Amino acid sequence: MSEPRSRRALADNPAVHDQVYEAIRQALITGRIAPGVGVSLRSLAAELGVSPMPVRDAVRRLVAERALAINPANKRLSVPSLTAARLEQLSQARLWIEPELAARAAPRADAALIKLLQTIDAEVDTALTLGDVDRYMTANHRFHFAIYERAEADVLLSMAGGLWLQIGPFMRVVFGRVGADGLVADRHAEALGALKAGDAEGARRAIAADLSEGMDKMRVAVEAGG
Amino acid sequence: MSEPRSRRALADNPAVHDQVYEAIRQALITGRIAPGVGVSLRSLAAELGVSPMPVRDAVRRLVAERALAINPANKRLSVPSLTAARLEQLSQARLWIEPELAARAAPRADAALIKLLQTIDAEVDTALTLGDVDRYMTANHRFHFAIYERAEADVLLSMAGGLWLQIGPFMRVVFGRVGADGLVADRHAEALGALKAGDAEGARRAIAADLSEGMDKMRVAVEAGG
DNA sequence: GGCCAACAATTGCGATCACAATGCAAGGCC
DNA sequence: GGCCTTGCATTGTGATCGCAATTGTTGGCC
Repeated sequence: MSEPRSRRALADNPAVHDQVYEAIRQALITGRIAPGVGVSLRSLAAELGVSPMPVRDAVRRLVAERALAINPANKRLSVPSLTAARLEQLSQARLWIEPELAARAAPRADAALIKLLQTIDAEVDTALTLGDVDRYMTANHRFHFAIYERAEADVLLSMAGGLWLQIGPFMRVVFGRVGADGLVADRHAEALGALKAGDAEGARRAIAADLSEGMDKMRVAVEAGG
Repeated sequence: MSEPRSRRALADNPAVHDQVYEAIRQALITGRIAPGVGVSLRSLAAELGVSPMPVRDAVRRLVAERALAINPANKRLSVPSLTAARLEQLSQARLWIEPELAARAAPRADAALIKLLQTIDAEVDTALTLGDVDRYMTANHRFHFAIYERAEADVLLSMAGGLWLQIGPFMRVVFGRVGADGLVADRHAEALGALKAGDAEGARRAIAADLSEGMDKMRVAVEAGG
């Protein structure tokens, strides 16, 4: 990392702190970083092969998005612990924002989006049959946000992104307790049909049902001993 | 700022980047920073008398909260511009989250909170009669969040905080166009009554009405030429 | 006189260093 | 042997420096 790092155009070459952000973000979404454990700037920096500085920047963003928590006394940072109260609030927020995004996306859904979603959904199913947790979570995330991005509502979209970031660690708990089979029943097909028909309310209902079922499973998993 | 910083406990002495964050946050909430104008780290640092470093940290947080925007090409930062689409999304998000927080706070409202709210509301009225815009906005913010904090829902609370940060510049536009008289009709008394009675649904309705009237005014102001 | 190229100033990003505070563990004292 | 204290390693924070890229300006050329 003392490498001089040949300079490159800005657009196609994201800054280091953005790469670090994405790395930690992916680790959180897929639940690779367990809740409660403490992480340090320097350890993260060493692990990613960069200086502590861009890690500081990335961590600031993640703390602002509540994807990481910082102990006010120690100033030491960790992944927020999974409490029932947190999950309940995150569920409620998701259940409002994400169906709304799906409803807004419905009238804008074109053939290209449908085709993309079908591809992603096939990937989701593949990951499920293989029991590949990381792959499932990544594909599921892509499926939902491919829809949401079509809503052309950047404020709500970023809120949804923040919520997924916070819910990621919970999802890993679900898989840890009920196994990959526990999430087989999704409403992706239903959502796809509604989008294809341009049915906003149908898309809203489908996503709401999909979320609701997933969050219910998380709830019982957390109550079982989160 | 080469001052050595006399040793002090951490809790009662916030870090510099937190102070910077609060300073910029206040400037945004009260609308002292106009939308569209560009700011630089070094200029902010010089203005606040600190090094660019804590300003970077504060700006990262604000960008993550979408209170500041960063041009992907220049990487130069500015206050997000006021568009009708943005306002509409912010309105919808606020209209869901804030009444919910008020409803959750209602059963927890005690005499001390009521008294505090009465004091703040008097301050709001004073600011209104004086036509002191900054003072009104600060007091109004304190009124709402004194309620919301009682909901004991930290996830939703932080979401509400982020929304106020984004809506701040819009509020200044309202005052600029309709004058301080335009916001005289608030529903604070109604909300206070509902909280005193522990009436969750009443508090929800009062806050929803308060928000909705304010957002309507902003909408016409923005459409008039934001 | 107007346009373009080269120069200078500014800006964001990343690295490194310094420092105070905390956490941790080994060692001494009762 | 158990508890406290002392010492060292680690951590977050802030400052300063260097670099590359962009911006604003000035000078020269046609």
